[in-house]
Amino acid sequence: MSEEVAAPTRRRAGRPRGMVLDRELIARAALTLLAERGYSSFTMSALAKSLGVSPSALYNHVKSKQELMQWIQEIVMDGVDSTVFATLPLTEALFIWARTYRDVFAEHAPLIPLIAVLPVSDSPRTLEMYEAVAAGFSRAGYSAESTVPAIVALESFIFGSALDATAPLDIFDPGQYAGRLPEFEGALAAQRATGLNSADAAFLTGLRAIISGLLATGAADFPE
Amino acid sequence: MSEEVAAPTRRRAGRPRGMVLDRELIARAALTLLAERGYSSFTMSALAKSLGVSPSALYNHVKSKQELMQWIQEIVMDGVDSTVFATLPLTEALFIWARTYRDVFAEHAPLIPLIAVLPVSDSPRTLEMYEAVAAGFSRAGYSAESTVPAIVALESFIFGSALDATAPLDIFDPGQYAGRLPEFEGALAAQRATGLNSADAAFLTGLRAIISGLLATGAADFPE
DNA sequence: ACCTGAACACCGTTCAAGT
DNA sequence: ACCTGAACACCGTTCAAGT
Repeated sequence: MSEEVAAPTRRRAGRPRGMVLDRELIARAALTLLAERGYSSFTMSALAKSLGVSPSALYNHVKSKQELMQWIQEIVMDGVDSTVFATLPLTEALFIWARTYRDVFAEHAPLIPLIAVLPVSDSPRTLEMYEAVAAGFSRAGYSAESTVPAIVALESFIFGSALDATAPLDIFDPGQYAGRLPEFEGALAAQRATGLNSADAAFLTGLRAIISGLLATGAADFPE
Repeated sequence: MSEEVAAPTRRRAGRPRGMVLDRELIARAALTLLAERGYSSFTMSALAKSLGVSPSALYNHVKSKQELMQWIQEIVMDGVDSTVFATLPLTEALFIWARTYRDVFAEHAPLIPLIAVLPVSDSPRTLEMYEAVAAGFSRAGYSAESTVPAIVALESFIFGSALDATAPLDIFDPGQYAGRLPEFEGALAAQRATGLNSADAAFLTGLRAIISGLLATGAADFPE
């Protein structure tokens, strides 16, 4: 419930004595605000208010809202565990990496269309992650020319699954069309009977499938 | 180059003699405008202008821009080929279906975050598609309780891949970090040497992997 | 019922004025 | 250099007035 962070008395125009804002402070306030109120109400104005500052002040530190979103993406990326490739067999490492990746971006779904198109050179942490994943594939003897396609395919699945994780639980309710879709409704009932969350079941099923499919076709051998 | 569709003379306020707009006309104009100018300049104002009408006139026919986007989604969905499940073996049908699905939404990437969250009962064509795909799985003897997770997993991969297909070609250029990422840059060079488009290679690699992985684990038997 | 035109409540962003 | 406050150029949407 942090409406304002500081500034009990109103600041006059003109350069303040000490620096009021910096990149670290802005990014931190943005993440707090996002956690509390979500992306739909995340505006430059709301962010400025939470910092006790006028909206235009932000533009002394960040070029645009788009750039601010890139700062956030970079921080969020830190939640993805890519240390596992150094210690675990490739299959297990991919599972853990993919799960953290999907979970982290399910909380930040609006960043996904951005990332998918953002040059990786704008995001050092993304590059570090790629290096770790590529090393994992390499160590498992995976074909070098298939490594990038495999990583991109996994990421596509992860981003799509993160979007799917934000869907309402009753998204598949056929509503007024109930009774007219025998095959689909049968499958739906069978899935529901398992008691598993649909999005989670889909993610785990798909992740197992894509990982085993990738490793079955592209790996030279599996010393692990 | 169709700035205005009709209305050579300016219309006065008040109800016109014949109906000027309807759902069909609005949706068609929206698609034309999107094809010509893309989503970034797709505003209610621009759409109204292309119809020779004032922006507020649109609200007599559509509740919100969001609803209009749903009309468009419904039309775009028509480009997905789900007839193949009635005639081809499941594996081949899934390949064709997935490719048309991804291609169609690569052209309409901004719809993806919308669809991922839209109740299927709002989209009859999506439901018909699910029925066709579910029938394909069923006919191949696929486990009923695994069918919905399999479809959702495939869709997640398809949506992610459609987003990826909109990325710039040089998205993986390490820029100033060149030389510091030996494994990743090696993999990148190997992939580049194949001469294949990176997004397409990833999609085909991933699609093969996920389909074979799904059918290997969930199918009772394969009569095909 | 269905149009126009003015108005509303926002956005992100720019910029002169102030220290 | 770095703030405020006013202003700009948009958004989507509402609504009274008109036929």
